Amino acid sequence: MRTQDGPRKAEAIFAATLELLTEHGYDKLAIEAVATRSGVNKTTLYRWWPSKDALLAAALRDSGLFALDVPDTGSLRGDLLTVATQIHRLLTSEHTAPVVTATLTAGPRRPELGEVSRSFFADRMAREQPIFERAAARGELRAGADPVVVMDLLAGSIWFRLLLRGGEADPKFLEEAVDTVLNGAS
Amino acid sequence: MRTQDGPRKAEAIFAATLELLTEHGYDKLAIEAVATRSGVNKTTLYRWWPSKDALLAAALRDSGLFALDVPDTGSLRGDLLTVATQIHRLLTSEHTAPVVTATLTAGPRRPELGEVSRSFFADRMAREQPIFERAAARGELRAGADPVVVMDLLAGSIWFRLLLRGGEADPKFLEEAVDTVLNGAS
Amino acid sequence: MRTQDGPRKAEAIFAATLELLTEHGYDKLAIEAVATRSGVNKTTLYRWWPSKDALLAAALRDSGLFALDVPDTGSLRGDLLTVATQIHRLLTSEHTAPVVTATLTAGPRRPELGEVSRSFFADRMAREQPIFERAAARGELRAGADPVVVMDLLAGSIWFRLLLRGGEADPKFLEEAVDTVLNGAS
Amino acid sequence: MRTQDGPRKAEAIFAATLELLTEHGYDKLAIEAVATRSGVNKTTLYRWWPSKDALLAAALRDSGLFALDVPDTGSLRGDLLTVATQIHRLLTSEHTAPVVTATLTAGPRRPELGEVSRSFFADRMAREQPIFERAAARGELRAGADPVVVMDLLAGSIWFRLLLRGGEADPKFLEEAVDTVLNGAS
DNA sequence: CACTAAGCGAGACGGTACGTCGCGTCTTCGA
DNA sequence: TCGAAGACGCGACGTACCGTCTCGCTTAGTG
Repeated sequence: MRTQDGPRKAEAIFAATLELLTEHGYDKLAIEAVATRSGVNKTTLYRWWPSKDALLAAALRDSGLFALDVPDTGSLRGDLLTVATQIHRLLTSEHTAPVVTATLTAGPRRPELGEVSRSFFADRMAREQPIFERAAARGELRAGADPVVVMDLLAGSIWFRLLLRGGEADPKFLEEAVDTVLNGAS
Repeated sequence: MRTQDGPRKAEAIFAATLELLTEHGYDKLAIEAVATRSGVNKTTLYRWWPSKDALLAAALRDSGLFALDVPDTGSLRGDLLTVATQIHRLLTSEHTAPVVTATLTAGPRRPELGEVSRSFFADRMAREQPIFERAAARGELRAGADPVVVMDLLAGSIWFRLLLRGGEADPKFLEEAVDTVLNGAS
Repeated sequence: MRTQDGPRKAEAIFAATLELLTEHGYDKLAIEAVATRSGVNKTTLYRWWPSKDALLAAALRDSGLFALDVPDTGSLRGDLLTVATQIHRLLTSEHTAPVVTATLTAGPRRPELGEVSRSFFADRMAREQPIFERAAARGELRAGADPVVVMDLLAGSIWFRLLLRGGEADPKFLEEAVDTVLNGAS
Repeated sequence: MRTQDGPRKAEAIFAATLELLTEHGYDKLAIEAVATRSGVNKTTLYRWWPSKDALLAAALRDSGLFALDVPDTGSLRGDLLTVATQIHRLLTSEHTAPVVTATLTAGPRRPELGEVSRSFFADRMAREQPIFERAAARGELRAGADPVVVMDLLAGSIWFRLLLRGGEADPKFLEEAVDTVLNGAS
């Protein structure tokens, strides 16, 4: 007989997982509650995922929350501004923020989530390469400028400001960050 | 009798708190364990701190872990490199990393820790102002460049790279980040 | 502070334990159910008794179910008949039978219950000694007859017939058993 | 196609059942474990036996564990001593004791096992009749003495002493029990 | 010798109870 | 008068078996 690749109600489970994460935050995300809400028995969850994190990682991978539009506005500045805005939205929209922040700040103590995070950013970086290739072709980028460093600076500053400094990241900030990076990398 | 401003064994409690945080991570930091290790009754902890986070915040404030040397190397580049290196060390040294990352990424779900984080970075920024004042005086900084943005970019890129991207931040990276920011801000 | 010698609601717990044992039998006696019925939390039960058997043993010791009237009818035959009838009642009355049989046949696999059983029968034997002393004084007992053997034969035959052979033990049987033993031991 | 009278691997299943009963005792005898050990799927077990007890009863009937040699030593005393010794061995040999005691003390809560027990003892009694017929012919038995009562006394005393009183049943005890019964019944 | 139905293996599932951990509260006593 | 000590209710943990279901593959015994 064919082995399934997941429980029958996987969709309901993932949905319940992300809803509960959004509502109550990471450490009040209880497997029992996921089971109840998704109409599945607790044992089924443990049959498929060894831990809360593994379940959450699966739910995230399945969710499409991390989908990404890579812009092509015709200028590096335009592209970076767009990306910066996307990041900002991801971190502040009430739909995505709780999930995203809870997940991605999970850090080295949670291998499964760390892996989600890493692969998300690796994928993202790969898909953003064209931005920099086009910029290089247009002469908007200093030779030797490392696109990864550029993205680290840009994305990092937004994360940092929002989550660590506890501040806001208004459009003016985004613009100034982009311009500073751009200026330094061109 | 005089009302104390904390339990008699506050030091032992703080020490136990930070040790356990370091050893087992934030969410296995159990109040019961703190009580046991510090030789205090659980009741006492609840008397003084309403929650794990409040206790942890107090322990952190007391710890001096977030002490900061503000450099003065004579050049903005030197100062920023020093600061970048300090940040890097804080995030990677086995003594500080667990505490720092666990605490500061706590985010909006944990008001007490968020407050610790915010006040830490606000204080830090205040103490770093002189770097930028001296730099401005030396003409190393473009007029209108916002020191906070500069620090967001620099610090953010290191956090981002280490914690989210799951990568390393070798000296070469630090240098390139500093140079890009510097270049963009001068 | 003084340490208690049992949980506050010990009485309710013991009552619930024996009721549930009576209703559902030994292996459907669930600790969770005892907790629910006695209005106590499951953890409280585990705090005081390490296992179902330990709890049950405590409930039994507390219950007085094993109380024993030692008869003195003036003749050995009368005394033995009375004892036989008591045993029979213990094993067939709807109030005592479930508890008694479930408990006492527990055997060597359940140390706690075995201990209850052993101490019950040891105590019983001790209290029955006078029957035999009086009988000896009256010359109703052959010299060298071992009272324990007499009781083993008498009690054992009743247990055996009721529980193992699955039969009944009507008054006639009791009489015949008593007479045979008596005859053999005089 | 012919309907089978049991699963193809019935032997392996019975063996596994009795082994596990011996090793872990009645209530840790898990159907899942039987299935695993006998290399059969759990479904198959449920297909053939509605319950653990039914399976165990079948295994016991199949096992020949309850085989019985009816002695003929030439005297009632000799025959009864032999039977007593057999019973004692059945209850104490490490091969038979766990199975026998677990099964036969099961009591009224377990109809299937009770039935095994009842039919075992009925069969046994039937096969022991000749002992008493020969004894009667030899004049060793008082007229009106009920062989069943004799066996209840004898067998019961051994069971009682070993399982309930938690004592031993040394040869001297067996002899005294036999003699008392014999004396009382002749 | 192929057909065909009973028998079986495999896997997933809902469900009950287990025994444990840590939480946060309360009461009572002792220093 | 503070705080230590202990008991407690509570929620969730992760696990073990239970008994059931569905779905194809095996495997005989017959036609």
